[in-house]
Amino acid sequence: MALEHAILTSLLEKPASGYDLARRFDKTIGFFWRATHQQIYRVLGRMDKAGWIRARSIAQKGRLDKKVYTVGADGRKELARWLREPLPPEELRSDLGVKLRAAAFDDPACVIAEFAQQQQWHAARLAQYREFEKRDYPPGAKLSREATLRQLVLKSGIQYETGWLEFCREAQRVLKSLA
Amino acid sequence: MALEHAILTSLLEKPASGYDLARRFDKTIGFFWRATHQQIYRVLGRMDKAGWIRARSIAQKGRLDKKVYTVGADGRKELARWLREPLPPEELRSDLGVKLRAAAFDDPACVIAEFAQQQQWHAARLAQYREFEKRDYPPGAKLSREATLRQLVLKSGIQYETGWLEFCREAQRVLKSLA
DNA sequence: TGCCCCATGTAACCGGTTACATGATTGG
DNA sequence: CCAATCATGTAACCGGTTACATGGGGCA
Repeated sequence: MALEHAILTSLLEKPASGYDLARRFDKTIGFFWRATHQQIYRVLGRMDKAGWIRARSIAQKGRLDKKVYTVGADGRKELARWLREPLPPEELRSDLGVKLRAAAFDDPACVIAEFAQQQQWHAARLAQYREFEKRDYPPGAKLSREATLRQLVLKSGIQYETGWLEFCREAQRVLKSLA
Repeated sequence: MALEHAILTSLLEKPASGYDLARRFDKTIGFFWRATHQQIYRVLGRMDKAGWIRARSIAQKGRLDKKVYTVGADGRKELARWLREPLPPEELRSDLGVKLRAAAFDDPACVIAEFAQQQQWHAARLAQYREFEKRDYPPGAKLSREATLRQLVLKSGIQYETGWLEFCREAQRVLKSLA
């Protein structure tokens, strides 16, 4: 399971509260690993109990206390262990593939709209990624190790979205030719 | 949830028993949607109770009876409904992305082997897909509607694997440059 | 007054994974 | 004789999703 390790990584990048993490999972990290705040609080509690992370309560005027978590030695050890443990291959799982095969027993045209919608989503996400790339990794700049790796992950996102985009176009072309 | 609909589609392609379906999910359909036999039996039971499918017990000498399922009118209706219902976007979820960001706080070289392994897996799968394409969809042949759509799905698989393959190479290049 | 943001959780449910269980036939 | 294949399931667990719950501060 990678959520633990995604959180550990995020906390290494910068200590944070559950709430902070939830917002991060709606942004940067969330582009390749999603998590709700409920999930995050649960896992934080588990990791705290296991001694992987430590919480410092930070009093705030008016607001509830903020529990800011930091990664401890055991957490780093666990992350190192996980990094060296091989993962199973990342396999495709696609509702759209099922829909295409199902469409053969119905009117194929009825899924065209779906692919148009998906295309829009992926195009929007891709545009966003390209923005990030332009903003954070300008050509010619010398990047830190951390930044280089973050850029690499962003590239995988760009590739993913580009692939989907192309496929959505191809699918619509084929579906229209069948109508 | 698409498992129900994947099974309905598979049963429309050809009526089958739970065991048959499990084998199909290890092959063709399984390349874009995985399911274990336990899952399949559970869902078959549920769909039978809901009246989407009907079972005919087929006696076999020596063996346990085979329950062959066929899609009924309600099943077709459900599939049609689902086909027209828009899906949420297919979002990236990648353990490898987490590993890359985590690697910044460890020795980046320690994940190189992982990407080499993933590359091998994806290369093998891609080769298999290309075999299928050559075997089932020879250039110039006139394809049925069903075959055309199956080919389209296969193409998405090819694109997926190609994308991963490229990314694995790129990742290894970058990781080596950081060492 | 009402809504969004900050900040933290609990609880129920559900799908997917893993382990366990049974029992006959076929082939090396 | 043993292993693989055919054929069907049950049960426990676990991660992810959705709904519910609380409560103050800032702003229109």
